[in-house]
Amino acid sequence: MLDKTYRPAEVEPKHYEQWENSGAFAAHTGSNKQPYTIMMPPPNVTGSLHMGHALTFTLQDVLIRYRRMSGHDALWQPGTDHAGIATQMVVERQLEAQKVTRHDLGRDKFMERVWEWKAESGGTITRQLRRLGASPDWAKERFTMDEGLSAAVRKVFVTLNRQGLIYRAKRLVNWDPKLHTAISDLEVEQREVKGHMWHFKYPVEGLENTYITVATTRPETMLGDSAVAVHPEDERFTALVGRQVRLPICDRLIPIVADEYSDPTKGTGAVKITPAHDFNDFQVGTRHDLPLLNIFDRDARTNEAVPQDYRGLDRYDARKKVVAAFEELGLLDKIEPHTHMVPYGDRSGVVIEPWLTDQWFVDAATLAKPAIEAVESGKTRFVPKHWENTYFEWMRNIQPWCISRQIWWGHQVPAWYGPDGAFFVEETEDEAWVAAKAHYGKDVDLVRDADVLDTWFSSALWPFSTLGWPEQTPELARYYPGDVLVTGFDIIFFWVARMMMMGIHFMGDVPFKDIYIHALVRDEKGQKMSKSKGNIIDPLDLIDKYGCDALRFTLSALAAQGRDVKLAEGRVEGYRNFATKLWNAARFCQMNECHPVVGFDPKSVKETVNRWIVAKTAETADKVGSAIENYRYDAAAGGAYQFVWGAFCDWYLEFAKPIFNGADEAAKAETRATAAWVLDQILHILHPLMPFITEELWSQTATRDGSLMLRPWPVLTGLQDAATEAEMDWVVRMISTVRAVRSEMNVPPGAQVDLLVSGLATEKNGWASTHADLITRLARLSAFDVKPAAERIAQASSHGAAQMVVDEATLIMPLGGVIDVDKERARLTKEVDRLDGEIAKVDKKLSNADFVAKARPEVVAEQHERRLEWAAAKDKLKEALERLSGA
RNA sequence: GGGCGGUUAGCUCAGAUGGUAGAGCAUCUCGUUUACACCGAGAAUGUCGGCGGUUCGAUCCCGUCACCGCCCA
Repeated sequence: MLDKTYRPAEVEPKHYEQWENSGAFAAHTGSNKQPYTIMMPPPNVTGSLHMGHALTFTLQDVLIRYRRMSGHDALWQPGTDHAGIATQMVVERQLEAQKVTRHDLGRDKFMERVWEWKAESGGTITRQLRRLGASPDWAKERFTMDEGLSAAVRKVFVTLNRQGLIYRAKRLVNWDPKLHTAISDLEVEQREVKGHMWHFKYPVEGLENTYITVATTRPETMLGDSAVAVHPEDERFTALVGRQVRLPICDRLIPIVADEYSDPTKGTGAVKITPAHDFNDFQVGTRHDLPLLNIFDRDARTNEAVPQDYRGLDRYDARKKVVAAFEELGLLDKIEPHTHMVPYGDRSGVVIEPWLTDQWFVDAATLAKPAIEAVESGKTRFVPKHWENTYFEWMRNIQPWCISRQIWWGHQVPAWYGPDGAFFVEETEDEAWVAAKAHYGKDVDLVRDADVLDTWFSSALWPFSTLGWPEQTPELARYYPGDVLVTGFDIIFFWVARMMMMGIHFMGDVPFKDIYIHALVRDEKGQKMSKSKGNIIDPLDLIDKYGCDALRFTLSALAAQGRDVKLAEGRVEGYRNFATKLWNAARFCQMNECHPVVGFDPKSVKETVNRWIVAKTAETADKVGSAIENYRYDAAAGGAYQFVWGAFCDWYLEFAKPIFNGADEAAKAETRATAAWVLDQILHILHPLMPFITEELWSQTATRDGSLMLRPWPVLTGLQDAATEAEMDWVVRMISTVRAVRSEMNVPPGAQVDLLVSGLATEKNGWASTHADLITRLARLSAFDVKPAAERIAQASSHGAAQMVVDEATLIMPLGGVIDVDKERARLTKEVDRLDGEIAKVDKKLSNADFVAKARPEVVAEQHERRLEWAAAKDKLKEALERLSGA
């Protein structure tokens, strides 16, 4: 016998271990089933499970479990990402506590420390994924710094370099002065900051008392100015173009140039140009062949390129000093408050400095072209579709991708430098030696490039590197391209776009057919969860409290397309209740000896209630399956919930009770078998959403041959039955109507009353006799008389009765002295009024000639039909009122 | 400034080639009839953001405005 409540904590680890140890998660390369592949977005190896992970991995697991059940060889490829900067920062922070820097340790020792740390806490997130019930093929787990994946990185780097798509260049990059590394555009966060606009007067050389005023938000960069630009058509400055200004403090002469970059409507119309410290100015500098004057070191402190007094200053100290000097020189025109966007490093949180350095770049524009076409042509499809706009927008304006990072944890750039700076890009040092020898004609000392690659460079290869590429493995042939990538919108640029580019370039095909983009999980007020707000909900806490299945079901039910997931704990509690409800339904079945019958054929059942639930089951299996296939998780969860609670528990099991208590042994046996069968189907249908409780019930309700997770998804065709549906709908309508009136007329729940049915259509007499027991019990009747004598009706009415209308029939419930006749009259009158309102609405439509002429005929017919029904019901209610007046 | 999404019951959300607006939670009333009080029965609740337009008919389509959220400048 099942316990009274389901206890997830005792059940979950048991089944997970059993699944994992039995190899149930494994894909089978030799299988003749159709493959279905999901590449798991690798979480940071440093990370721990948060609600975003819980959502994305639940959705993926629902898909993979469903596909596994519906006959696919399902591969969910797991793994983790080395997360270069983030991980390095964690370890450096640990070192800091010991007052050691990575430079004290040296590169090799430091790397050892990171690997140690990875070994010790790198498994956290994968352990937590198990608690979520995730079922990836753990045996295939990969790490972006595995030997194999590293080989893929080297191969890609070398290949793209030979193809001219990776190159080394001295460019302005986003320099993080705290982490001492370049970062990509995407790792820069633009924040709105309240700052100032300083207006500086630059004296024009050769003209007494003539100044040109420039406005800037960064006064300190004037130390690196190479020019002043004005708009070519700005007449205020036409006379000055071609002259020079004498840069204050520095005492250098710089030209006044005409360039359209200068916006005459902004500031003073003249803008200072610092090509080495601003991306726009760099462009201007290139156009006018201006010198690049780098004034900062790697800490963003002023270097030896600035006047003696200004050297070695932090950029903000330099700013103060420059402003003070201008003021003293009388060249400070004014200072205005000014709100503008300032770039911050997303990891370090410090202001990013555009800085001129040698870096490696990917020619992203070239790689983006086919990746754009793949989405345009529908080879890869975004779900929901509108996300393709975001993708297109970014891909069509893509900039060269700076891939080198001045850190140690990551894939070291496979480039070696000779003594004269010539470099050799090769997959191995040996090959570099060979190349160098060919170049120099002799052996020379080579030094490997110290930089490592952006983490996203290796994750861009994930869809094929994890399958063994560059080796041509059977896995690669079988599981590439993947079927769907499931991820959040925040990662479209970082990862999705880059996988598309690399996948197409190296595999000749897109990495996945669908890209399902889900929303962010927010708190119940719709706010982003963050540590600082203190509104973080830990998924593991919810699992502890309500069970994993409740959390998974909640996340699925809330994952409506195009909506953020606003998570309130009450929802989880509600779905925990749903799990308990299912548990108790199974318990009821068990108590009533509903055991699965071998060879049970749902098509063969005779009892109407059984035919009905069988049809509903088939409908639900179909609905839930196609909802999952269409990424409609909310519809899948909702459909299952409604069926299990609203149909199976609320009605079917109640219908079964009179049969179990009755004398018809054949009906009893059939109903037991049917109930057991339906419960089994429910377990299948719910399994992708609630793997643990379903597996537990599967194992406890019968002796089973293998686990539920490997069972086939129910394909139930030919079970639909409209006649049965109509019949049971009528039964439900009868019972609900009586219950409602009982409640409204305050008939005590314990009181059993008679029910006289007048005017029942003859074809429903059969229904009435079939379901008499059932209606009697569920409506709590003492008698259910469908052919009452006229005198009986008259007598009942005159002594006081509640009356109601179901379809063509009038239901009379004699209540004798119990009834408040005025109240009943008021109730009936209100009903009549309501029907009058409905009839009036229909009449208005039908009397509109345009409606009758232009609306579709079936719509018009429907209105006529509706009117007839309402009018008939109204007539019956009026008769009831008259009978009541006789009382 | 450009783009995307949202605005439906107190809350969280569904919804239909345009044709009687739904669910869960919360609320209220009643209830221990041998699965379940993490339960059962019943009830109440909406100018479907505003304004225009198209249409016989708009919550749904179009335009516009407002507000909220996000992305990009």
